[in-house]
Amino acid sequence: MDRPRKPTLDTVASAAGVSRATVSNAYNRPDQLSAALRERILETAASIGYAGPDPVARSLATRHSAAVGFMLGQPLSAAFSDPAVSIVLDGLASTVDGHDHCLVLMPGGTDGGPRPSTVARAQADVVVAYSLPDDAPALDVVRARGLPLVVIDQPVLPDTARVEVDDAGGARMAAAHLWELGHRRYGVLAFGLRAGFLNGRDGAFRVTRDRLAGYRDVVGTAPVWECAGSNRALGRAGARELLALTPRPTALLCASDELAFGALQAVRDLGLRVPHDVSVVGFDDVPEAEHAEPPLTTVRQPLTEKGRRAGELALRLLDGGRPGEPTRLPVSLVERASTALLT
Amino acid sequence: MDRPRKPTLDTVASAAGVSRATVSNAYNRPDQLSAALRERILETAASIGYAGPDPVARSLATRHSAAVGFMLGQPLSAAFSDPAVSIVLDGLASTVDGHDHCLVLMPGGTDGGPRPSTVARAQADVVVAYSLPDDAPALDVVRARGLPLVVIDQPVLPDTARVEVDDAGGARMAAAHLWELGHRRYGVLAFGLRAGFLNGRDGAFRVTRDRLAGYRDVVGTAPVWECAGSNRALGRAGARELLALTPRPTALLCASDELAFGALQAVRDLGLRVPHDVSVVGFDDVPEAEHAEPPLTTVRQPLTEKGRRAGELALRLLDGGRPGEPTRLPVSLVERASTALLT
DNA sequence: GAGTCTGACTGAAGCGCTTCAGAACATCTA
DNA sequence: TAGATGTTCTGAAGCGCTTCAGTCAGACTC
Repeated sequence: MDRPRKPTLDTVASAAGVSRATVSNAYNRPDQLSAALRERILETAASIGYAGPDPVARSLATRHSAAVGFMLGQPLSAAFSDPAVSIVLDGLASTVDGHDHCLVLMPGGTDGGPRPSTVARAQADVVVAYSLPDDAPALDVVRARGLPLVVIDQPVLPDTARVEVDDAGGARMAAAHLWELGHRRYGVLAFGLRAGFLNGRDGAFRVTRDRLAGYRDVVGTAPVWECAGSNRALGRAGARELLALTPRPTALLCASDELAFGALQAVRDLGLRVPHDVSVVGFDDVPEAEHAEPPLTTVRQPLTEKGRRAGELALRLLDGGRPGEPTRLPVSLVERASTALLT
Repeated sequence: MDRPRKPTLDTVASAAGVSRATVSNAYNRPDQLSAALRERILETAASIGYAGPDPVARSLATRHSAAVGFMLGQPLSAAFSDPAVSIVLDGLASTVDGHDHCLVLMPGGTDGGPRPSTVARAQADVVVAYSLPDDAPALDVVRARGLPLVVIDQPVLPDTARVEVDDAGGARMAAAHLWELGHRRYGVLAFGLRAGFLNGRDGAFRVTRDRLAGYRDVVGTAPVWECAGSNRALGRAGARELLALTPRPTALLCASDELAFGALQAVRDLGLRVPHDVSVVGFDDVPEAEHAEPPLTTVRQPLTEKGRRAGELALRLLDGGRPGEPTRLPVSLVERASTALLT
């Protein structure tokens, strides 16, 4: 079934008896030709089944593609299953939405970010990176390609727009809250690339490092379990490790709500109660936090706003704007029922 | 700051003293040149900051772009907030993931599907469409462009791969379950493009039509409220309308779990109890259904599998495969605590 | 009526890459 | 040693489009 070649600008041009440039103008610069001719060209195009200028060829000629790339430090599926990610993406999508731009998601390995080969082939003219490990090769490829870059929750990179929240400050709030409630024995649940106790070792994610630092500022040293990602199952397993320590922590500081949800489950698994036996604090304040059992005390960060700002920055860079100062969004502590006075 | 022009294949070729074709081969067909030369070329490229063949130019020359497009009948943000959508997308992403393909999301207006202009510019060489209205202009554009198409939950289209579930059958199960419990007065909550009672009018979505037909097969005619989308808030508002009818329905058939969650809330709003006063059945069996208050009786459909199959079909079409027979996935009724015998 | 504008359209040079049909040369084969 | 066979590399023709510098005819000015 080798169908006849698809029509191109040339086909239309000769069918309509005009030059190729004129057909191009009919689509892109209506003011460059008479309305009547334009009309005729469009009709001719329709009649021979021409669907308009090919986007790839157009991109090559104009050197931009009206697409915003998105890279994630976790497998792409996290974009849809982890609320903290999907809410950010939601904000990003709604910004990009109004401008005929597509959102190009680059699948990523589990080892921190999309494969370089994927990034090298992705057709986008600005890239938003969310929570990649600091040394993600994907970032190098983006910069090598000379694409403008917006990073969310990541360390400073020259010539790059940035959106972030006060992770350390938020973490301090969480820890201070527990401290005031009388807790002195803590367990910390962080997320990174591999599972295990974090003994002095540093996390791969800037976010994690900052939050840990914030916790430490208040509670001093405490055992830290690093999960190989941020979801309930991993949080549950990690919390078990922490709760198995002697003496058992009376409070769990979790670097994300997803981890905290897992921790709530782990506490229940042991036949203990939250907050009576163990207090749990999360980070993010995803919508579920309010409806958790019990409702989760957590650090709120404006997730939608984060995505939205990133989108705005991306659009600005697309128009040749400069990165400008980093955008820093506020955090706040939301006290709910998962924390209580140490009895 | 007009930086020096970015290096191209040509730049590398002359810097390395070889032909452009050879540089291209160094990247794409290592077997076409000696290892030593290839090595030298790659080094030269690195030294002058060449990041590899430009994806757009490559796509133009090869006429494919290794990208899978995705169109949604709702605003893009629904992809991240509606679990029934995100789970499907998750399945799709994980399939596409292994192949260096990107996922191109096309933002869509609220009026059913991406704008034609967006679709016309999107760079993808196969498109997956999920739950678009039957007459979505976006579909026409895809076909006009001659792109292979995979549809999920949509009516038959010639030359198109299709994934679907037995919506009517599932709806019949849901209705039969309530019927057996003794219910005779029903309210139906459907989703479509606008809000209001559906008097004879047909829904815009095939899925909705089939589910409604399934309900009717069992319960005969019943008042149907169409919500302008599928989320809790709309479900809550719609359920209020249905519960305001006299005589009040004793059972609510909801065309999605999200609507059902809203319905649960609406029942509570009236000071009534589920299932004591009103039974509620959903459709989808998203993970939250199990943890709803009370746990939701619903029709389970394999959402992840749906996305995965769509992904496989897309990849097959990409390789020039034929659409083949539609893939039909099974549904089943999951009985939980939101339905009870009529007292 | 010569000169100047203006609007409508076109020719041709790219955009950066792939790929195919060779060319050039070295290596086997009989 | 002539011919066959490989291997390695190149020239040139596209891929489908945009865009800039013109061309050309007609309208306007003085």
